[in-house]
Amino acid sequence: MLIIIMIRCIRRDKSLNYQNYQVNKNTPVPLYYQFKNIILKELNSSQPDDALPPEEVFCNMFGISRSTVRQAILELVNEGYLYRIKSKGTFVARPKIKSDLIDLYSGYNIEIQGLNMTPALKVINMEFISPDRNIAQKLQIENTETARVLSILRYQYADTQIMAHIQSYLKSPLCDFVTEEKLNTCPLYQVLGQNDSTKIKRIERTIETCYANPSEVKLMNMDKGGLVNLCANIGFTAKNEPIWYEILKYRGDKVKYTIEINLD
Amino acid sequence: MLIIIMIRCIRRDKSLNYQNYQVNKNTPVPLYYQFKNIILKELNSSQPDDALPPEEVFCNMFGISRSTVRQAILELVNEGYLYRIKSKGTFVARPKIKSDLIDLYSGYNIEIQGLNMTPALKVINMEFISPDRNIAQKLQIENTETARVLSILRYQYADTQIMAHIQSYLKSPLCDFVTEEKLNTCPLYQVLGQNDSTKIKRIERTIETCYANPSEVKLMNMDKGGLVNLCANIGFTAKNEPIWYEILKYRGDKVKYTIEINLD
DNA sequence: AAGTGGTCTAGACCACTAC
DNA sequence: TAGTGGTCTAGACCACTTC
Repeated sequence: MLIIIMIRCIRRDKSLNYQNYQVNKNTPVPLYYQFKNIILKELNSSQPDDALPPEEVFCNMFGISRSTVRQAILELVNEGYLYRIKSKGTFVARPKIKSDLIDLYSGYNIEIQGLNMTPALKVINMEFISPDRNIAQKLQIENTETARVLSILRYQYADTQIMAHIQSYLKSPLCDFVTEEKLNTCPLYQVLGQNDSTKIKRIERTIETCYANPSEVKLMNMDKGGLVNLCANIGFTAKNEPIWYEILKYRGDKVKYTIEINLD
Repeated sequence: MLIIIMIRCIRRDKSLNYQNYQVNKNTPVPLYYQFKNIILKELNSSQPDDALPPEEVFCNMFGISRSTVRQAILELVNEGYLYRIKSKGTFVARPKIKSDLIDLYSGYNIEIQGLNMTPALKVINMEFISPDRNIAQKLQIENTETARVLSILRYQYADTQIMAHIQSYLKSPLCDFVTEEKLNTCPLYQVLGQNDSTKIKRIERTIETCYANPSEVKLMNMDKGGLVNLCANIGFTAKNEPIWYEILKYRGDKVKYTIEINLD
């Protein structure tokens, strides 16, 4: 008596789902980019380790070439959405853990304890200054005498309490377009991202722990001898040119933060 | 009287340098990879913002196709060695600042103050345990009752002084091949990198500052009420599966560390 | 008008995996 | 043996920059 049950037939063929989409060859939007977004949408209804259709199937399905398919898929692999095993296939990666308050670019990606507090960032002072030796070294400025940097002091609040003290230095005249008005509407990294030549591509960050000094204790309304986490960021452009140096001091007792590190 | 000096002729044509190299089409080493290494070598004798020869010149020079040239160059752009401007060309980026003691993978990438001390990492204890709720959550373990994790306690020394206290948890049985012997010869990330399925692709890191508790004060021989930096790492594979959870406590008074963050 | 990088096609051969 | 991703070729058209 034949009782083999065709379990494989019950499994949904994932490749069918993609037939609800198509690419438009008459827009300026690149084909690989359209196709990439199609995969991203479909990932929402996928499970980790689900197999994607092989490259050739995608080629036929959308009428695009294998290179175009590969460009989209390889970018998604780089971004952690998919993984590939040679001779086996392309598979869905587990979703990333996302922390709510992470903001890798901004330099003030702190997680404020207690969910009911409203974070706010306020510009306290902005002025052009001559860089001291430390700033000049960090920003790789050679002509210290004539060079100027834009100095920005900001406070990070949670409700009315000051949680952090942020001192930034931006290379001038490259970053002169940064104004207080712009900083009040969007984060510094976004303002810098408005120009290709000032877009931040990489950050080097140093972290140290120290005791707060008396003025910081007073400013942040902390207990005497309170902890301060000192975080120094240097932001680099695509040219690997440092244009942004930032020193962040935040209350060690109330603040922690999360970083995502991608390895190659 | 004609006194225009042809300054442009004095500039060395960089493309000539590349003619000292060639690729070998009869090795199993991919052409794009050979070509990439040729560029990397040539970068040593280049200045930031120097222009590279255009893609087509490379094609003719090495007898390889444009896609192969592009694959090499685009990887170098991703790695921060080059930058490209559309319609203008490919240029040398400024060299990255490299800190000596950075070790992104290892989780104990600390910079020990005072250069004359010898760092050492020692395994104190290794055993299989049942994960508690926190560990299970971090490693996305569902079946808490039957699951096991490999618990590893290590101390980081500078000379004879303990600088950090490192507690790691590895998913079992995937990571059972990690032995004390292997940990004594190379860093944990390298041991995990020996298998494709346990290779770490991404790390999520949380940093907090706190006071040392009495046993830590004693262990690390610190002043009472000493600062401890608490650093929690979760390591993910290409599948985005968390397999490595590590809690690092290090002396806030003696240790700082540096992180490199790449943005997309 | 010439040069450059961005996108895209239609093929090809290979090594490795699974059956 | 068939299927898969990895590598590679030889073209093509485009938008944008520079002259």
